Amino acid sequence: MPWRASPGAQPDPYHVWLSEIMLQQTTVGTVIPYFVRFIEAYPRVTDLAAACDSDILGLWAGLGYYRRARNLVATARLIARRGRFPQSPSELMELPGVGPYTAAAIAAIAFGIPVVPVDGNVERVVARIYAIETRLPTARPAITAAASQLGAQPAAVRHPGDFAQALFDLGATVCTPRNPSCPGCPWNQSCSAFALGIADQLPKKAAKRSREVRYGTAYLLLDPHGRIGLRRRPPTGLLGGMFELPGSEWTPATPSHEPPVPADWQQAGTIVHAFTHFELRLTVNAASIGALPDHLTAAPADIPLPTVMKKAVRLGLSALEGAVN
DNA sequence: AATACGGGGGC
DNA sequence: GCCCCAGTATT
Repeated sequence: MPWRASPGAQPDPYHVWLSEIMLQQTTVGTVIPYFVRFIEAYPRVTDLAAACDSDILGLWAGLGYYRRARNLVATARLIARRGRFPQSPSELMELPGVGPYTAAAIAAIAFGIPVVPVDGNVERVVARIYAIETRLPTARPAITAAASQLGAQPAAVRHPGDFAQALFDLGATVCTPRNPSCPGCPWNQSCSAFALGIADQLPKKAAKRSREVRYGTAYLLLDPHGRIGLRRRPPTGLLGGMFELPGSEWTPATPSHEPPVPADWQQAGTIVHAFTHFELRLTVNAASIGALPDHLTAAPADIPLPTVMKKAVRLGLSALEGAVN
């Protein structure tokens, strides 16, 4: 992992912070290329602080949870002004986008402070070691207390960053959500859930509710230079601050709508995209036009976009190509 | 305590 | 198709 310090080397707090923000609810494999591109573009936190919001949003496009990118900019500028990173968990918690987990992770990994960051991996490992059968999220306080108890071992106190990352690695490779590799686990002799034969049933989670369906229509306008017409979403809320195709609201019932301009509109089809709390079925219409209207931003078709809009643009462009042939 | 907030990968 | 992920902020 490109953010992890070599054995014996001093961790870079900027790398640790950036990676931990990116890794919130996001898998290692997804994060790596984004992290590498960010460090290439902005080698130091002062470089990030000096960059413009739009460039940073563009580099973040596709990674999801876009509020993280806005908080990232604000924090980079704060750190650059102060000239140093906060180190204690309580100070770190004051940074936008840094909660209890990330504060503990940065404090332990970047600054060697003996705290245990409790993420999904650690939650699972600890729930199994102590056979905590209470359902989440009710079990969270008990799990946090048990994690701190583990972190109080002398070896963990001597190397808080290594201990935290070892817990992550154990959760990612051995103590997995399904089919955990208990026979080869270095902690199986200390694991109550293994002794009880219930490791794969823990932690218990609350039942999920079903995902609502919403419908919308989007319009792809293509000019003779191969540019498409986009607009900027509001800075907060879903896909906050990102570019999108113009179109209708997204609602549980098919919304009424008008094309942004009169044109020879063709139906390109419908894309389906799953968000966290609803599924979007977006019907895409496409048209070629001599000049894009002033109220839209003319952008190259490969401009960074959130994934749902990439899908829509691809479908719209393919319909226009098909019409030419 | 519940909900909003993306996207990708595993099975 | 469902579950999960190096969670946080808001209500």
